[in-house]
Amino acid sequence: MGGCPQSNIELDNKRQQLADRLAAIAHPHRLQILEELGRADCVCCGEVVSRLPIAQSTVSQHLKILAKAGLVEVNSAGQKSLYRVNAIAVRTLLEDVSSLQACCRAAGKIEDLEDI
Amino acid sequence: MGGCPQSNIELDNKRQQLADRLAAIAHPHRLQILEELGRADCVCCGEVVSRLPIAQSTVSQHLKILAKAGLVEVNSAGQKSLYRVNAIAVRTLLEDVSSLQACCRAAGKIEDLEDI
DNA sequence: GCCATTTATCGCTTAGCGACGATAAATATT
DNA sequence: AATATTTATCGTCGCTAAGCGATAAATGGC
Repeated sequence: MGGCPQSNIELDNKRQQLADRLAAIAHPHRLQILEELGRADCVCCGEVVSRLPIAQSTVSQHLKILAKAGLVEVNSAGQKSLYRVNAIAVRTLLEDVSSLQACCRAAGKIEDLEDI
Repeated sequence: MGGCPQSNIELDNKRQQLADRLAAIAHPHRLQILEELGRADCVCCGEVVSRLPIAQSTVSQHLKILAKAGLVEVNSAGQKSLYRVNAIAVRTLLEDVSSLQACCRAAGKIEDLEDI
């Protein structure tokens, strides 16, 4: 899956998408939020707020950013909003990042690292 | 290596560092630059400029950002500066990202993805 | 219906990114 | 020595991110 030959526009779009998802996790507080979400199954906004040193509005925005990137899913349950990690999206992101150096080149450099 | 128990400050620092490295690659042009560098062994700045649709000064800044993050190494050779991917740093980054959901929780969720 | 709780949104300020052109700095070339 | 080439840096502009407090919106409980 995910063969190499694509048009330049498609490649640009893929890079843009990947960059967007990377930007979503390129923030210490959002990384911490992902950790907190990963620790439990479902976490509501307030619980995250109680564990981070930032305001509730800020946490809500971070959660929105993560959700927009697809890395987190929301389910409203009564007053609360329950957030959970989208493990598939996270895995896909990891695969896309790791294929950065795998696609379109002889992947010899990486194997050389085994003996370090 | 890389055991879990750490102080909060250390964890904050680790998250900040990871966020910095992620921010370095969270840009479509920098992703493309990494691809171009990965395609060859050593690439000079001008070669990158000829392959990207942005100005030379901008490329130079992007390369500087990647170098500052440690993902790229520089060697000045005459007038030129030769850039190459730091494969070790890239691999470390991948490991750090993937340990996001592995550390400090029962890693059951991910394995469940096998059958999708 | 009224109040409390929880979350999302709005308005604002501050800081930093991304892009460019112009120019400095370093090295080749003739 | 003078010129060309290559890269790095500077200054500037526009824009978006990140944070906050205040407030709206939605739901639960009394």
